[in-house]
Amino acid sequence: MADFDLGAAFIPALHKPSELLPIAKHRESLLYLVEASPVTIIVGQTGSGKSTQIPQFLAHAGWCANGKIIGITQPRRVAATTVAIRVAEEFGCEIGKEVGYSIRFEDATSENTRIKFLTDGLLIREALVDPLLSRYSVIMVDEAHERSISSDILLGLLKKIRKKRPELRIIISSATLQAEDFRQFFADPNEESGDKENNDIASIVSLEGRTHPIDVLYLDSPTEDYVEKAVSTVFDIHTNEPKGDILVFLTGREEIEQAVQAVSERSTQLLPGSDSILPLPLYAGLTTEQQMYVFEEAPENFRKVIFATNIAEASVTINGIVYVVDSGFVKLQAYNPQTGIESLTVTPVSKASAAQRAGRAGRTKPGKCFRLYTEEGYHSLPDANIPEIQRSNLAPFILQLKALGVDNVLRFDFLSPPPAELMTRALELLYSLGALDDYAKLTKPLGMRMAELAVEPMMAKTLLAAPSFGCLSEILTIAAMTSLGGNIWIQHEGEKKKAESTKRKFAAEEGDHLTLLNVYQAFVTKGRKEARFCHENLLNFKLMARAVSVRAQLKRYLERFGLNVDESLASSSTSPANNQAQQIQRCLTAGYFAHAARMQPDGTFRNVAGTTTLHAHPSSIMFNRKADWVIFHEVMETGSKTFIRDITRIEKSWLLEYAPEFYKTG
DNA sequence: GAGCACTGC
Repeated sequence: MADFDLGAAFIPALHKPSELLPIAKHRESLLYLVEASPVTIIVGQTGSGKSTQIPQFLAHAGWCANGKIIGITQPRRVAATTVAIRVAEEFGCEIGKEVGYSIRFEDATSENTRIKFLTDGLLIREALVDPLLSRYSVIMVDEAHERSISSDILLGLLKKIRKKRPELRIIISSATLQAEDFRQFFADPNEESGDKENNDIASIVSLEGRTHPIDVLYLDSPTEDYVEKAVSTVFDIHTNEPKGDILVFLTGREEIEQAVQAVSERSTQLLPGSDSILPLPLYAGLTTEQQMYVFEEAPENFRKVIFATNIAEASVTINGIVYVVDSGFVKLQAYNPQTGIESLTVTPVSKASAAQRAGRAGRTKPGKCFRLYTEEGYHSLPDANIPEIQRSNLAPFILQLKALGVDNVLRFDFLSPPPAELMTRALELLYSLGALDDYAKLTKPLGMRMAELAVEPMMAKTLLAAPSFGCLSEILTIAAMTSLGGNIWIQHEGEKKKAESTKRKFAAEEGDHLTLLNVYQAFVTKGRKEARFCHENLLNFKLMARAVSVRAQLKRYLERFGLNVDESLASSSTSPANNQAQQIQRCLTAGYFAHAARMQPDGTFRNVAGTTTLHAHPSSIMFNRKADWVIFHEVMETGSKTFIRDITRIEKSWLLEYAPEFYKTG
């Protein structure tokens, strides 16, 4: 590398990844291993073909005899569908025939389906109906190294199921060298007394990938400002390195917009006649249309530079990347069991993440990865991230385990046991909602139904309480809208005023929940569920369409429980009468009493215990309005402030009315 | 005055 004008320069890594080979030659040995050992752990890089080839090997080797199915779980919906479509092509069938997939809202399987791709969360759901997963002869848990809560819980369940179904074959696929942890988990010598047979339960096999070599370079001294360093590194690559697009990993929207702007401004200083730079942002908050630009080829004489969050680490693959710039940081979610507050903080990446990021450079030809930290810094990184199950609110998962018949969740065999406080907090919340009884047993029908509903426990409770408040149809809509996990409003540069006035059209005096109800009602009536309505009202069409699906699914559940959903009121009016609004507010209190707060004279909120200062999130209707007592959907700490989102006014007396146990004094 | 990424028959 030539001159570096900002102090720190890059030096080559001491170790280089080795050259890699394809999977086909391992076919026989793989089949032998699966036949011989109940659990097979496959270590293979991206491009090794494990997800697409292994299911086909197994199908051709007779693992689908007697109507049995090979199931392959993926942590993400897109992966489940795209891999299934690829395998169907190679297998020579239409998707949904012998090869199919199943994800929430979309079932592309049939009686003939023998190879089935599905999300790991969905397979856990299947266990509610078929506890031994008896339709499957083989279950392959793909991307297990990502350690999502669902795949961790699934592995615990599979370990249990295996004891009752010794013929079941389990394959765990992992891209990094965490294989030994998985092997030990299944071998567990304490489990079955004495016999040394346990060592033969799980075998490890390593596959070579078909990725190209990647040169890894480190800074010779640490940088104070990785955003600035990322920008200068981009220009350095641009002026010194051959053609090829650049992928830069930063932590969030703010940094990304800052970097994109800095590149645009500085690229005017490039020598006349030389190639220019096309900077593009990529993060989950962008609409699908805005995200599509990163997949398009750059115009002639332009080098494409993508500034991305972690979305580009595993979820999104962009072709043509030759250079990766890794800031070394990521925003990670954590959960404080003492306060029940989630936080989102910038954290150093793990070695596993750093390897995954670097690997994004070598997909089409040999590449280079510029790490914005020293080689010493790299060695001080943790091997892997803390598993999600050890830093999340566990209430929804405890509920699921209970429904699956795991009564003693404290003794459930977790791959990584969550801290005791997380378990206690979850159990306490479920008890206060009435999902668990005094003996921590799932209540019937309330707790069982809450477990079956695909929304978080507090909203599940709200839904099941709604018939007694006469507002089930409205709460259904509110449940769907609040569980979307994203902002329904689209942000446009310099259109703040327009955005505010558009939002005001739907605003409800009572707060955000009724505002969301108004938005949905307008979308399905006046807007006829069309994209045009969303465009005119600065709404995210993808999310609104999703709300329609979620609502329909929740409605089907409730009808199965024998609860009648009367839609007559909902469709006749976009602004419910006062009395109806109050019923909705009361009903929300019955589910969200644990999320209550009171506004202080200075406009901030305090929780009931008086221990935490909360701020209305700027996206809330209550951001600059006066209120007294409120309940909120969500609380999250970012930077130095703790924000509450989706806020609705309530009366203090309702808290005592609907949660006397929780709020009893002395 | 602002949130990483996923997900549930």
